[in-house]
Amino acid sequence: MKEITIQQNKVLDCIQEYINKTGFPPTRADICRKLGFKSPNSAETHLRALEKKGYITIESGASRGISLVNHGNDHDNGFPIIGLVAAGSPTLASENIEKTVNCPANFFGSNFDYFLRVKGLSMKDAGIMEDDLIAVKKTQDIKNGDIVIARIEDEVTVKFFERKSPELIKLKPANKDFNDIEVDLRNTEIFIEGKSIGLIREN
Amino acid sequence: MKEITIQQNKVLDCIQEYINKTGFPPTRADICRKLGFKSPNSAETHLRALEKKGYITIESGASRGISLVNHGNDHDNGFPIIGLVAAGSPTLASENIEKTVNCPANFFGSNFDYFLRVKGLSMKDAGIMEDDLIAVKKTQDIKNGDIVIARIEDEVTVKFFERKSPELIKLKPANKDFNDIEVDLRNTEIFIEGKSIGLIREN
DNA sequence: TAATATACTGTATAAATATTCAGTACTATT
DNA sequence: AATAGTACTGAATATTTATACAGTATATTA
Repeated sequence: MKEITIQQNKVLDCIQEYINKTGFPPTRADICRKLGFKSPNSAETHLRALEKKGYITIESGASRGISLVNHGNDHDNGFPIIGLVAAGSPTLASENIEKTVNCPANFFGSNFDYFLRVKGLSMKDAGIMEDDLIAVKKTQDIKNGDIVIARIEDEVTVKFFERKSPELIKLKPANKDFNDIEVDLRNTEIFIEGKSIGLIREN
Repeated sequence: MKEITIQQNKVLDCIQEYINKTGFPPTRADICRKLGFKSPNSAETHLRALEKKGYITIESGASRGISLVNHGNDHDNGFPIIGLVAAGSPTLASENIEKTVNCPANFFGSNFDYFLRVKGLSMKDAGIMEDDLIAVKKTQDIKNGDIVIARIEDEVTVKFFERKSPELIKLKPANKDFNDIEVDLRNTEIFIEGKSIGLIREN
């Protein structure tokens, strides 16, 4: 994330405060009033700087068209949502964080670490649909039948887990249009990111 | 709380949706565009009605000066979970409340009223499984294709909604093992409790 | 029967607002 | 020495926006 100056930070705080108090963003003039500027252009230039650095977005032409960009901040403020992409690993790097969800840590009975946005329908018969959010608990404590988030050579998938033998793992989809994945640990690397302990769907 | 008309409710939802999407409230013209009104005064009068009834506040003179009034939710202790039983209505009577879930009121983008514990698999192809929790918004503003919670003669079900004609409503399951339910309003009573706007699953 | 609330269209306009242009001044980087 | 970013004032302007006014129509209430 790009550096922000003291003045720019004051403007950012001012916007946040204004929204908290009124329910809608300030105008340039409002910011001037709050921070003591005498020209609306003072606010304008700071806003443009904040936009360029990715802290806000400004809708052109619209009055009060400022909106704060959600930077996946703290764990206290909510849990990060991570997009499930075909290639690449789901990490907690801020680039991959869509936004955050505010909910209690023990929302699903057991603690969890992040949400994963599901792509594809390979688990549809288990009631996991496209764009659902899976609550993922980072753990290696997996039992047969658990729904796991597995990474096989940079490919991340959500599947049922089944250990066939010490060297053989089977990942089973819940959709007859998809095939089982058999992983022989002697010639293929697999990493279990964790398991699903819950699900959220936003209609 | 004062009664609200269907149209006024649409305007309220429209505002909520707009704020969720953009981060700032809509103008009169924005509301007209979303709801198909041709005069800004249509939006204006609805806004004034909503203000009078205490659902929003309007800052005079300010553009986009609409803010949603925090509807003194008694949901401070969380949202109730109501069991979906074959016979009997899902009411907010405390006898029927399993427990409560703590989560933000706008967790699913739009406000909702309670959770419903699903029984049966009649909506399994829509990703709704047994024991899932459906977030229910009490509303009569139903569109074809919405997932509704309907009560037909003391029987409560969750189904897709489809209006075939002014007198004929079809409730469609998402499971080929179940049959469509056709309701002729001339000889059968039906009450729409509300619609599903989200889902939670605890594994 | 009159009054009131709802639910709109259509037009007009004053006020609110974003946004550009022209300056001044300081600082850090190339 | 030149360029770019920061941090402002001050003024001008085109556009956005709220809001009032004039209608039409229906339903509900007193």
